[in-house]
Parts: sequence; structure tokens; C-alpha cells
Amino acid sequence: MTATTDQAAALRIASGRKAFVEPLRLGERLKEIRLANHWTLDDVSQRTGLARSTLSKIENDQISPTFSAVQKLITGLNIDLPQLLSPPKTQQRTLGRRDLTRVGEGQLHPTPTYEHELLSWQLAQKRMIPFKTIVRARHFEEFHEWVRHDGEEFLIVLDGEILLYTEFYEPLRLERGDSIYFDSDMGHALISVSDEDAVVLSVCTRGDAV
Amino acid sequence: MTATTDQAAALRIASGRKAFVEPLRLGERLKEIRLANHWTLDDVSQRTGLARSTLSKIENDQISPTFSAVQKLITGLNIDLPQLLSPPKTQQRTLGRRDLTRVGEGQLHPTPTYEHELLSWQLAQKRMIPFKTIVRARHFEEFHEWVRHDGEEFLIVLDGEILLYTEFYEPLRLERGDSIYFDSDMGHALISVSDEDAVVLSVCTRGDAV
DNA sequence: AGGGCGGGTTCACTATAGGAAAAAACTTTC
DNA sequence: GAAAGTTTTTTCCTATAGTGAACCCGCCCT
Repeated sequence: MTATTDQAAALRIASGRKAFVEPLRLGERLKEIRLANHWTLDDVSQRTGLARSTLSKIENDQISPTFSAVQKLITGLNIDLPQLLSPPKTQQRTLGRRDLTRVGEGQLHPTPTYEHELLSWQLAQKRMIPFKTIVRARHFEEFHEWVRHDGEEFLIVLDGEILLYTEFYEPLRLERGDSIYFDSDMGHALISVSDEDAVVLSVCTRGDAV
Repeated sequence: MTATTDQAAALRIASGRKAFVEPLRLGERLKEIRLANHWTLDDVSQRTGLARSTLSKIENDQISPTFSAVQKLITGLNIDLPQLLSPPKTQQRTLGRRDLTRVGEGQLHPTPTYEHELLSWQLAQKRMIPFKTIVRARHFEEFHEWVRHDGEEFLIVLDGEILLYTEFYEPLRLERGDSIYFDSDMGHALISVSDEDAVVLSVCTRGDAV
């Protein structure tokens, strides 16, 4: 175990954040790729411009490569990041997982405009991301750029009343119980228009990239 | 710039490979994200555990962060790599579809045990299927076999109180606001236990080959 | 055995990333 | 418009990533 890992762990503990980031065995993965192509460390060194010794250390998790080193790897080996990061993706039939979140016990992610409560956050590797949001924003101007992310989003108003701004449509007023489904790479933003801050439930699809 | 870079460049020329290494203004992108969220360097420092000074240098392209630093960024800021790497890349596949369903205007599918109201039913080709369900069943025996379907399901109780039976776990009592995420090929069934019939909102992934 | 040889790890050193605090640039306040 | 406060950049130092060379294998040789 490297000092880097300990340090990261300590930091997470110190800041109270949950460690729901997967191990991410980058070195291991690199070695897999290298061996799969019947390359020696020297070959990879030639292709990437990184020293043999450096590559060895990366493979054995003795150092955390700088980002520029990672770039040299992906360009030199002609692979892309997801390929380097994600394990061989043994799509084994994960059967019977479940993740319960009692009311109010989601993971909070406050921002100036929204107050997100991530639900089912303990389960990694899921295809949907559900979260409850208190919409603090009151004016469209509070957003400095469109919110936008790959995939699709479903949204239903649990409480209050909102105005949904989208890139290609007129703003839409949604009341309690109204719901909408949209492509979330279209810019979007919500503001509350009821007396109290509105609460919405959203479910996003998770992009397949890392 | 550095000897390393020159060396790599020389190697690429020597081997006839295209440079093709995109600029990848990681620092610039980070700053965009930070400002878009109204975060100061200090805020980001708190969230990620990286020093203010380090963040400043990354934003100004004065250093190339180690991969562990990048990891801290993505976990701390709750973003993913593509988001951090790809510039606002004029998305080409922005479709911008949307489908509004006003409260009570979903498509009804009554069964003896459940009364489903399909939401966003006008939009075909979507990755999630959202629906509201009034749980009429009162006893587990009313189900003659497990409900089961490919993919994953997210469920949140909107009203009343239910008991969730699943194939591999003890029955689980869920009250208003509680939510759960599970693999839906595991058999499952709901019954109402509150005075009035409970109402739940579900979102299923749509099975599709990848 | 001993001697090359291809492939990987370790070592000693240099370059650079990361951290703490001071300095500089900007804002706000009175 | 100076003082006080806030945010970012610079500076200086330490920790660590990256390098070339030495070293350590197991594997042919003849």
C-alpha cells in the first residue's frame, strides 16, 4: 500500500466523505493491456516516451503517474481513458443487489442553486442515479451555464412549483405531481416559483463512460 | 518545454505517428466548473483535500496534476472524467426530446394487484420507464408468482406505507419518502399496509443489448 | 558450469508536483 | 480613498514522480 493511498484515505476520513470511489487499479489494468498485446516494458517505453523504470513503477502501484504521463500512455498505446480505467467489464449477472435509503438519509450535495440528496448512493455500478432536490434558485440568472450531462433524465415535482428552463423550448411551469422526461444533454435549469422551495425527484441515466 | 516532451515528440516523428494529442485544457475546464458553481479555490480545496495553491497552479497550467490528484478532483467535485476533460464540445447528438405528463394524465394500466399509471408514455426509445403505482394488494398471497423483469428498478414511496417482498431478503417496510434501488430480475412484490392504498413511484431501466 | 541475453526491478539522482504561508490583486466598507 | 476583508497568485520548501544505469532474474546456449 503506497503512501498516496493512505493519504487519500485519511483525507476522506478527515472530511467525512464516503469512499465510494472504486479502487481503480490503474497499474494492474495497464499491465493487462501490455501483456494482451505482447509488449515488453521496452516496447511501451518506445511508444510512450516514458522510461522503462517509470512504467514498472506505475504497473506496481509504486507511484501515481502525473496526468501528462497518463496522456502519453493513451496516445502512445492508442487507447482511451475509459479503456485504461475500467476493468475488463466482466458483465456478470449481478443478481439481487439492493440499496435502501430511508427518508432524509441520502447523501447531501449542496450547491448555491440546488440542494441535492443522493438516494441509493451506496450502490455502485448502477444504471440510474436517483436523487431528491430542493430547488433553491429563484431566478434563471443564478445559473451561469446550462446544466447538461449525457443521457436522459426523468423528473417529477414532489412539492411546490417550479419553472423548467430548457435550451430548445419555452420555460415550462410544473406543479406538484407533474413529471417530465428529457434528453439531459439539452441544457436545463430549474427555479422555484412557489412560496416555499420546491422539491423534485430526478432520475438520470448513467453514461457508459467511466 | 521539458526534455521529456521533446523526446516524446521526437519519438513520434521518428516512428511516423501522428501527434494528435489534443490540447486538453484541463486547467481551463476546471476553472469553468469551479466558477459555474460559485466555488472559491478554498471551497474546492475543502471538497477535494488539495491545497489552494495546487489548485491555482493546475488551473493556470503550471503543473500537471498526478493521477491521484485528478481522482480527488472528480470524487470531491462529484464530476466524472469526461466532464473534466471534454470541453463544452458542441455536442452533436443533442436531440432535445422531451415528454411532459401532467399530474393524473398518465396512461393507466390496471391489474388486480397494482394500478399503474405510465408517465412519459408518449416518448418512445427511452432508457428509463417511469410510472406511478397505486398498490391495491393487501396480502402477499394475492401474487401468484414473483414479479420480475430484466434490468434495475428504483422505487420511492409517495404516500402510505408498503411492505416490499423480495426473493432474497426479508420483507422490508417502507414509509413515505423511503426509497430503494434493486436488481429487478430478483423477484419482487408490493403490498399496502397503510389505511389507504399506498402510492409509489418507480423507474425501471429498459432492457437493451449493449 | 559459466557466459550471453531478453525482460523486469531497484537504486541514486534530478525534475517536478504538492503544501504552508507570504505577497499581490481584488472587493467591500465606512 | 484608505482600511479591512476576501480571493488568487507567488514563493519557498518538502515529498514524490520520472530517469538512466546498475542489478537481478530465468532461459537459452555450446
